[in-house]
Amino acid sequence: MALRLHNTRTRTVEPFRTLEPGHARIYVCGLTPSAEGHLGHARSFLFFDVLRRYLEHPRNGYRVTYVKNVTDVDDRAIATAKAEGTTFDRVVARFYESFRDSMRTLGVREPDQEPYATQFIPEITAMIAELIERGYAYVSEDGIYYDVAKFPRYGRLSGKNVEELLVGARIAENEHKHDPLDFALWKFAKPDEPRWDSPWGAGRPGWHIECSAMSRALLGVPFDLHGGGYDLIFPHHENEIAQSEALMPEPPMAVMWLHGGLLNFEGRKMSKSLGNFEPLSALLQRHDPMAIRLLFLQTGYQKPMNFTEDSIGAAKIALERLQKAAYRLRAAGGGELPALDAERTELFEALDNDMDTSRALSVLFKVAGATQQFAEGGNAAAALAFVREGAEIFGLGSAFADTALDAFSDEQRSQSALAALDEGFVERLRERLGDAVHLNGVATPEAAIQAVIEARNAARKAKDFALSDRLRDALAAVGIALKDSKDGTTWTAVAP
RNA sequence: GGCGACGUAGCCAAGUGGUAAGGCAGAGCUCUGCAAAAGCUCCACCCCCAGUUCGAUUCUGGGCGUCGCCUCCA
Repeated sequence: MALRLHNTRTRTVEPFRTLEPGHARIYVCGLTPSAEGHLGHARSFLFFDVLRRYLEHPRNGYRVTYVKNVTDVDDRAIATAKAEGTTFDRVVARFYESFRDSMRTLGVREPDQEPYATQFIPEITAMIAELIERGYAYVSEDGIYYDVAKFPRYGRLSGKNVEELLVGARIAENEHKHDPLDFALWKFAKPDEPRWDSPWGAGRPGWHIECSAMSRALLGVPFDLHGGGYDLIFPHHENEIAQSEALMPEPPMAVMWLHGGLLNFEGRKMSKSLGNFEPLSALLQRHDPMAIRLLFLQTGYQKPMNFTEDSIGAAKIALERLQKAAYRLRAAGGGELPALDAERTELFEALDNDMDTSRALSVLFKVAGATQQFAEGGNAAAALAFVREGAEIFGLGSAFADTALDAFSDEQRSQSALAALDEGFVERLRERLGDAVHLNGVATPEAAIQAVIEARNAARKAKDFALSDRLRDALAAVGIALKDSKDGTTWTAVAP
C-alpha cells in the first residue's frame, strides 16, 4: 500500500500518483502578507511541510517541486500603505519578513519556488489575453472580468451551484460586471494606486489569476497536487479552475486538490474583533515551536481544530516526555538490530492512510513508553534511530538532535537554568532560610545551594526531618529542586 | 436560504461492521525518612431515536447540538 490522500475534487481518498514518474509537482497557495500572519496560516503550511517531507522520504522516494506563492499586492496592502503614508511593497515586505522568520522558527522548509505576483505580470497578462480571446473574459470600465457563465463546470469543486449562489445575494453588486459572480482578472489603477502596464490599461492583477498564471508558468499544467486552506475552496480555487481549465484541452489543472482544516482559537474563529487574535510572531515567543508542531499533528489535517493554552501546554509536556525517552535511549546505547520493523510498518501505514499523523505519532509514544525494554534488550540505539526517523518526517528533527537531547541531562538543565538565576538569588535564599542556615561569606549561587544541601544532609543524618524539609522548601521557593539518591543529593534549577 | 464538517473518557484526539490508538490530567504502585524526579500499572461501551445486520461506535434515515463556508481570508 502506498500513500492515499483525500482529493477535494473527487471527494474520495485516492492513491497519490504523479504524472511524471518519481517527480511530484505541488502548488500551495501562500500568504497575502498585508497583515500579520497567525497560527492558522502556520497550521496549513506546517501540514504541507510534513506532506512534502513524507513524499521525499525513502519510503516514497519522490523528488518534489514545491511552489508556494506570495500575493504581494492586494487591496488591503494598498489601503494600509495609504493609511501609513508608505508604499504597498513596504507593507508587504514588513509582514512577509516577519512571517518568514516564523516559518524558520517552526522548521518549515523553504519552498523550491516562491513566486511573487508582481514578478509575473507578463505571464498574468498573457493568460488574461488568452481568456479574452477565447471569450471567457471581457473588458469592462474598471477592470477585466471573468465571465463565469461561460464556464459550465463552475462550482463543481466547491459543490455549489450557480443559481443558489445568486440567491444568496451576499455577493457585492457591481455595475461593471455582467453578472455578480464574475470576478476580476485585472483591476485598472485609480490615480494614486500602484500600476503595471497591460494591453488594456495600467492596473494590477486580481487575486485568482496570479495562481493560475504562476502555477502554469512554474509547474506547467496539469500538475500533481494543489493545496491550500479550506477557506480557499470557494471562491479562490473555483476561480483558478475556471481560469486555467478554460484554456486546457484536457483538464484538470491539478490531479489532486488538498485542503487543510482551519484553526480556531479558544473555541472561536480567530479575529481581531473577538479579541482572540494573536500574531504568529508573538505567539512563537511564548510557545515551543516544536510543541506547536506536535499539537497540530495530533489532529487530522482536514479537521477544524481548536487551539487553546491548555492544549499547547499538554503538547509541550508530551514533547518533553518524548525527548526524555530519546535521551535515555541515547544514554543506554548499544545495538543496531532489529530495526523495529513492526513499528516502522505501523508508522508508514498510518501516514499512507491520508496522512493520519495522529496515529503515526502514537507509534513514537509507544516506543518511548518502552525505553526500558529497548535498553534491556540491547537495542536502544535502534529505537532511538526510529524515533529520530519519525521525528524527521514530522519536522520535529531539531528537538531530537544531540544538542537538544543534551539539555535533558541534569547537569545541562541546571547550568542553563542557573544562568537564568538573577543577581538577587543569594539574597532571596538568605531571606527564605532565616536563622536555619547562615550563608556567611558565600558569594555564588552554586556555593549557597551547596551549603544548604550540606546542612540539610546533616539534619537528615541527625533525623531532624523538620529542619531538613524546611531547608528543602527554602530552596524550592527560590527555584531549586533537590533529588536524593544513593550517590548523594543533586539539584536542578527549575523555572520559578 | 444553500453547501459542508463535526458530536468518542475531566480535556485534546485516532480509528474499525465483531466489543475503542495516543497525549494531557487523575489514581495506585516502585523508589524515598518524607518528597521530588523517573519508571510501572489502571482509567470510555463512542449525542439521542429508528432501521439494515448474526452483530454498529463504525452503514442508512430522522432528531438534537456545535462549528465553518457562501464577502477578503491558510
